[in-house]
This record gives sequence, C-alpha cells and structure tokens, in this order.
Amino acid sequence: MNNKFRCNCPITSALDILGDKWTLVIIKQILLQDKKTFKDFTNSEEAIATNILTVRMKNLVELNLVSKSKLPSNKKSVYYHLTEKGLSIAPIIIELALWAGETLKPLNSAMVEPRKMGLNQSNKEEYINNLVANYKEKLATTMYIKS
Amino acid sequence: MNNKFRCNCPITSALDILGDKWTLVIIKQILLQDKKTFKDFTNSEEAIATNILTVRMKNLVELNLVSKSKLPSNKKSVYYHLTEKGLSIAPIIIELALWAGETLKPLNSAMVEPRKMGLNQSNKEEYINNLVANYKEKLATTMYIKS
DNA sequence: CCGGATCCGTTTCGATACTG
DNA sequence: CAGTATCGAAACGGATCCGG
Repeated sequence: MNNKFRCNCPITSALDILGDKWTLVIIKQILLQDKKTFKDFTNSEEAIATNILTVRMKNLVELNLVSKSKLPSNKKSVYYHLTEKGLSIAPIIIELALWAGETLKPLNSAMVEPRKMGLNQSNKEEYINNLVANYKEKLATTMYIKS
Repeated sequence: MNNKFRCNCPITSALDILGDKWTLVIIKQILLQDKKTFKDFTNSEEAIATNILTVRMKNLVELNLVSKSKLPSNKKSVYYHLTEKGLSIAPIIIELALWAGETLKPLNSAMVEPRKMGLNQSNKEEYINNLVANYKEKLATTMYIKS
C-alpha cells in the first residue's frame, strides 16, 4: 500500500480519492439513480467509457467504498453496491446537489435536481438520513451472492 | 459561453466545475489556511505547479468563485479572495473534512484535521456559519484595490 | 448478450526553466 | 512575485475485441 496522497492534509487526501472526473459521479448514480450493473453505468446519461469505468470501479472496490456481488436472478450481471464506508459519502453528494441547485440554476432541468428530489437546505439532514436508511434497507432485502 | 457540461444532471455539472485535482484544494487553502497570493499557493504543502495554478485561477475567476485584487500595502502581490458564490462552497469543503476525518483516520496528523479545527458532526452547521462570517468580516476590513 | 481488456490517438497534467 | 513556455508523463475516451 503505497501512499499516493499529495500531503498530510485530510481534505486534500479526500480529494486524492474523490477528486477526479468520475468517482463521485459513479457514487451519485448508485446512491440516487439506482444504478447497479456495469451496463447501467455505461448506459447512463454521463456515458462513461468502459475502460475508465473498469479502472474507477477497481479503485472503489480496493478502497472499500463499493463492493461487487452477483444477483442470483441474473448471474451474468455484476451487482455493484455501496459499502458502509461508501454510504458515508452521501453528505458530500447532497452538498454538491444543493450547491448546484443554487449556483447553476440555468441548467436545472434534470432529474436529480434538488427541488424535484424534495431536497432543500432546511431538510438536508433528514434527507440524508432517509437516503442512507433507504439504501441500507434496499440492500438488506436484496438477495445477492457475495464475491 | 460554450456548454462544457457532460450532461444536464446538476451534481455532474457541479463536478465538471469542482471535480478535479486542484480546484477544491485551492478553495480550501483560501478558506481555511489564509492563502492569498500566487506564491502562497505554490509554497503550500500541496505544492501546486505554477502553470496549473494559473489555469485553475483563471477558471475560478471566470466562474466568479474567486476574485483578483491588489493590496495597497504590497502592490506586487495579487490578492485572491473568495466571492459570495465561492463562499457557498464552504459546506462541501466541511463535508470533505468530516469524511476524511472519519474515513482516513490513519493519516490525521495534519493541521486541517477536523478535531484540531474543533469541527465535528454536531457543530458543523454552526462551524460553517462562523467560518463564512469570519471570512466576510476579514474581507470587509481588508483594504484592497479591485481589479 | 454482459463485463471487461486492449489498442491507440487526443487531451490534460505537471516539473522545471525562464520572463516581465 | 506573478505568471509563460516547453515538453515528457499520465489520464481520458472512442472503437474494438474477447471470454463466459
């Protein structure tokens, strides 16, 4: 485990992990858009290239933010899901959503727009708690084969 | 103004602006570490290269997240400071700090470690409010020449 | 088909030397 | 001190191929 952190600042180190073009987009897709399989991600509106996705997923699994499993119903697909550690990124995603909602107003025509999600400054704590609880609930009631 | 956003998802668009290796590090340095001048940033522990810094700062100024001024006391230095819009990124920075504090514990030996900052989950709202208020106060009492 | 690997051209990054 | 210029290194990304 070589240290690939720029320096010993925690925020900077967090950005060494999360601060690239795709990592947080992938986590957003899992958390808010119900994406699960390799194909879900490559077919998303962001259209991540397969080679990039492979590398990012590998990193996320190594960091224990995402875990890989298989669904018994569909043995050909891989089921990517967030770990507890991955779920702890939810507040960052929500703050990004709120910031975009306030600052990038002109382009708020999308599905994951805060208002359409029922998200705003005053309910964000509760929103995050529900989001995480719902995700855990969904995971707990999903049959999958750990790999 | 060409649209350089990947898609119409606000979160993804936010990441098109903030989701690179340096942008949020720079904002962190201004907000939490009192960095102001070109030299402050290149001399930081992150040691950003001068060419990269130039491009990032240009973007941040164009996006109106950062503003460039000069200090009358030191006319050779450029004084970079956050705009109102730039200050609205504070909650994202704080969530990154908290996430790193919890998830990257092994390397929490740095200055900007949440505990040393007196930051924790239960006081984060207040912490952000104080941080922003203090920054504004400092800016309001600083003599500088708008450019 | 699905998940992923490989290939390869293009873009971006980044260390350093240099300039006004 | 605040940037530019240069140039090699790394990352991105489209197309295509491959194994199960």
